[in-house]
Amino acid sequence: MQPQHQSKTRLLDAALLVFRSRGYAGSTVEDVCAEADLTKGSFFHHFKTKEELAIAAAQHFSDRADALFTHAPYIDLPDPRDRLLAYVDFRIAILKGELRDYTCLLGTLVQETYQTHPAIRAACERHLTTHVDMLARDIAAAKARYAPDAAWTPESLGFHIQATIQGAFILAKAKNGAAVAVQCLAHLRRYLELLLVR
Amino acid sequence: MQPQHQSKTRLLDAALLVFRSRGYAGSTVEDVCAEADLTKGSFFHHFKTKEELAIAAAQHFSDRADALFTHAPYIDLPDPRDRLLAYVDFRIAILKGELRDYTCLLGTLVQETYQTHPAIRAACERHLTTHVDMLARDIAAAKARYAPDAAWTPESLGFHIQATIQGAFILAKAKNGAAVAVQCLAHLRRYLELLLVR
DNA sequence: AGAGGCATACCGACTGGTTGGTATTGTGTC
DNA sequence: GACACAATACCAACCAGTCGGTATGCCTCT
Repeated sequence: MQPQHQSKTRLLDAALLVFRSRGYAGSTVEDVCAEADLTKGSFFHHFKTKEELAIAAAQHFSDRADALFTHAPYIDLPDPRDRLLAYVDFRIAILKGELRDYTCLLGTLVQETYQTHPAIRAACERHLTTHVDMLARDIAAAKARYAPDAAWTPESLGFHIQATIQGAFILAKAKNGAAVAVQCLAHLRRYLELLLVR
Repeated sequence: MQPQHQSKTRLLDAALLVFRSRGYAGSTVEDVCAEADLTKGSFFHHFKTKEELAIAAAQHFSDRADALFTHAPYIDLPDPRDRLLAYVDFRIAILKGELRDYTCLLGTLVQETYQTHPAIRAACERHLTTHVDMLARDIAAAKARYAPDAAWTPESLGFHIQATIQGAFILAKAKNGAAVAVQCLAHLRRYLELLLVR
């Protein structure tokens, strides 16, 4: 990536927070500008439309997540099963602070725009699938070792993990706290342990 | 509940569809009126504000869901474990037609309004929790019979089930089809089978 | 070095369409 | 005629996007 201007990055970071707090339609361009300490003039210099911002923000979020998970401490574990369980532990561990700091932009965006903004939907689908593909590699390796004959596919389990995480965020929003999400991911971890028996 | 006017019910039914298609902020009052074949004059006769509509729609949705699940065929099954598995099967079976016909209004609403509309958030939390409580009764009975010493609580498993369903809806929206949701719920069913061993 | 020219970045007032909500006026029913 | 319901017209606020303008840096030609 060529070094993009600091202001553009500030706008994207602001968009992550604002969209995750108020949703897409509920956020105004000026909300994002205020969060980034810039003006609308500057905003429309960098982005043609609000929709373009959302698509760029999805990419930005995905890049950040990639960096986070590919540099997480557990990637060095030799056993793919251990890596998978550590991934869930890691996802539990980062459920700290405000909801807008740890919830998923992609889930938030796609939920409310899947029907009205096909381009945003497609971007979210792409990034979510990329993340699941990453998971599915470890899952496939773990399955080969611990449950080679099981009926389920690695990809389907990857999506299941992703679904549980997304749903945990919704419940956390409903209950205004991460506790319920922690419980859900604990169940998810238990499922993985039961599927991949040592 | 006293017999409410037909037009009010039409508006509520319309709100279910419109909010699930376009979200809360993305829907206009006139969208709902058009779907219900009424005008704004009539709308504001029945509801003071758009927010009040959303809260009433959450109640309406919850009532419908209650009716659906308390009259589902499987409630007669004697074994609570069977009832629980049949519940998941039933949830899989109703993933037909358009997304706006089977996704959950509560998850959609709370996702984008938890920060900006506390009253809507609270309504969604209440109805979601009620549904989980209903599940938790069967879970508790099944746990007592098949896994009395397990570490998890019935309530936490109820929320986990709910989370997986909500997340499956998000993925279905991202992929524009129910297939991925079916796979997710199949994993959920497998987890329940593994937890409650006959 | 310095003048001139040009592109990028940024600002903030403005516009035109939209939208939640109101006021007013029917209309059917008891 | 009182009341509930519904339709139309309307208003004020809001918001995405525009536009004219300024500041700053960079390149080129002398």
